[in-house]
Amino acid sequence: MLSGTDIQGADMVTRKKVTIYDIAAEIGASPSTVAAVLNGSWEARRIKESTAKTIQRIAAARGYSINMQARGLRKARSGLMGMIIPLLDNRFFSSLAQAFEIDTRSQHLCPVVVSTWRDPANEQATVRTLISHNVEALFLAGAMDPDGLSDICHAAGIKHVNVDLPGTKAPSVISDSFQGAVDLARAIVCRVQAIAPGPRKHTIYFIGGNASDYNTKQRIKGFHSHLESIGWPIALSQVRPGGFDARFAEADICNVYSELGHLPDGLFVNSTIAFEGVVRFLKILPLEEVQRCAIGCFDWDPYIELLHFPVTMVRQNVNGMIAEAYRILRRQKIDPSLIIKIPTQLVNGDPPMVAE
Amino acid sequence: MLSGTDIQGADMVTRKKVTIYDIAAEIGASPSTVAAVLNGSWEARRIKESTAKTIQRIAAARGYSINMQARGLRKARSGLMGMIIPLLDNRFFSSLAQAFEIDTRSQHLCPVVVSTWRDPANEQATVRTLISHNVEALFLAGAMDPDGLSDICHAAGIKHVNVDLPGTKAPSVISDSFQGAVDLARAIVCRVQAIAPGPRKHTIYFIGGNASDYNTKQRIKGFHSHLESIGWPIALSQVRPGGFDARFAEADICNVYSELGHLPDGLFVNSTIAFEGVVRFLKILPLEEVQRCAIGCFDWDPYIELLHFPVTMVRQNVNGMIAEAYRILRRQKIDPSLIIKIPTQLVNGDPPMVAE
DNA sequence: ATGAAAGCGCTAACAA
DNA sequence: TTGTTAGCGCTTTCAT
Repeated sequence: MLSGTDIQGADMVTRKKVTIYDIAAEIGASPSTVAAVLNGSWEARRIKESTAKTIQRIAAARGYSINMQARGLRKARSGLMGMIIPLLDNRFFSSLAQAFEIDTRSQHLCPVVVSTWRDPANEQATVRTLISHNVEALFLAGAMDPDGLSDICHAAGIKHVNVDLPGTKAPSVISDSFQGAVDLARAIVCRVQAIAPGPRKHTIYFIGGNASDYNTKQRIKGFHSHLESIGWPIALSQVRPGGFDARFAEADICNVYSELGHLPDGLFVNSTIAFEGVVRFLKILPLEEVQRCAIGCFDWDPYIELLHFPVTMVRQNVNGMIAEAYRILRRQKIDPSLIIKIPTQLVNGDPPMVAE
Repeated sequence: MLSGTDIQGADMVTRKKVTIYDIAAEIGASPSTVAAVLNGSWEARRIKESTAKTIQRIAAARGYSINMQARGLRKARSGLMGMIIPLLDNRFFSSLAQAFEIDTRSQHLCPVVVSTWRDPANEQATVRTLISHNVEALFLAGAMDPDGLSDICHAAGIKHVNVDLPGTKAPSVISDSFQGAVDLARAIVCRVQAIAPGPRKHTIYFIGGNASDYNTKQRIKGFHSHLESIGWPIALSQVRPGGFDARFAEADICNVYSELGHLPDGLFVNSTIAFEGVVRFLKILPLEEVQRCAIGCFDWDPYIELLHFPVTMVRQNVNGMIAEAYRILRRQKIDPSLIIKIPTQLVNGDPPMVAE
């Protein structure tokens, strides 16, 4: 478990950390007195202020810092809060991690965020590791196999919440993908009509994401739902969740273009990563042509606002998700079937120019 | 230190974790035998294979997981590796964190990455927290006050490296900003000449970053160095490190534009965040005008490649930086004045179109 | 107002 | 081949 190529051992002069015993010996007090002073419980223990002051002074001078392993072992707590997440290096997940970090630190806990590469085996191994470190609770974000992880957590008596992707064995906090997709579809339709009022083919394509992914399914449902509600027909070929990969999305939009002979009236792109592929294709077209297509992206990236054509985006409320997850963890009774959906927000690609 | 709004306590049925004593009692063996089996040292301790097998079976059935706090306390190790970083939610830093995470986990250590918001007080508090948790070593990335942190680490005998921003009291691994800037300046000059060969005003502007920031200084030096070497004059007004904020950069490029009455021949933008502001301004200009300006950005973002004008970027080698930092930590003798510069890489904005 | 001592779960001598 | 024991640094009763 511990490092083989010994980093500690490399340094010959690693001085031992000072403990409450060192300080106790130095001033001729008992360890428990020192402990009480150094952990703030000295008022309650009615320790003389002068004693407290000297102890604090010595501790500061010696660079004392409490040993959380010892404290944690004794108190059966760790001060650590764990989170697993698919990737760190991703706009959405890194902002989720950032939100988790802020909330966690505001509770005087130390956040431990580990990425698991959308790999169920990695997820399980990581969860076990975090449990070994006695994390107080666990956030399972975007897990491929949330229920498998719940089993492990339950066996160890570890509280946990699913985030971003729901499970059935622990409460979940996710974005309201369905409603977000409805909103985005509506925005795209509006723009289609604004660009060319009157009768058109009304072909809006859904591109990107994985058909087996929960969120993608919800987004497709929302997409369908809105188009049906306004009576726009949707052929099967209009929905193409070709995967979470820029290249697939690029190939897909390219195919759509050659099938139609032109761009569709509108484009609903699922995720910034798919959007990257789409833009790579759009770049080779004349700008005027692209500007005549109503484009939306389910996800948000500041650079998308800076493209030379407007894109409506859906931004997820990461702070809201984390706050809600913490709220659930604090509840007395935990309902494993609870699924809380956090509303998303529509972000317009060109706010400075037009007011719709 | 530990959570006030008690998350553990909220759950009434938090079963106690099973320990080696539980397992020992169950099969009538001694705790040390169980311990040996469960931490893999049983072959060395010549424990009967059959005993080992039963213990492993029971442990798995009971969902045993080792208590790292107890082990760490005993072995004076934690299995935790710490990193502080300005932000998690940032293209560069999140990829740095990701690289750190991968290297750390490959050593069977658990990464703990905490962001400190470019705030020296926060940095110090965080470092103290991580030391309390007995991290094996510490990566100080982009710290505002690396030497202050080194003092704290030295007092506690904690090995550490500076990353991205150098210090004087511990070894540092940073990008070669000077050389990267020379390369980028050269690329911009090339493009200026390609766009309009022959005599021009040769005005290239440096925009973004903070004049007191180490990396910005190096990049300005590199910028100057290359332009001087080819005999292009630089006025003071051409270098405008107005801060790490998109709005400042936007204002700066706007000012440059009104002073000149047009865009400069070339633009050296320092950081993607400044670049965001620059693009926001460029968006309001006719595309042809922007395309006649040679633009470079010291930093990398995939979306920049997707803009409708070419941008040459400098990409930092985060994997190389982390690998080198680990190499330093493993050394026997640590030289606090060591500064290792990792080469950066030039990324061209429009590889599919032209080959220069 | 302070001290003594037990114990958290594990590892590492040392015994047997 | 396995058991016994001390102790890592802290908290927490219970004494004084």
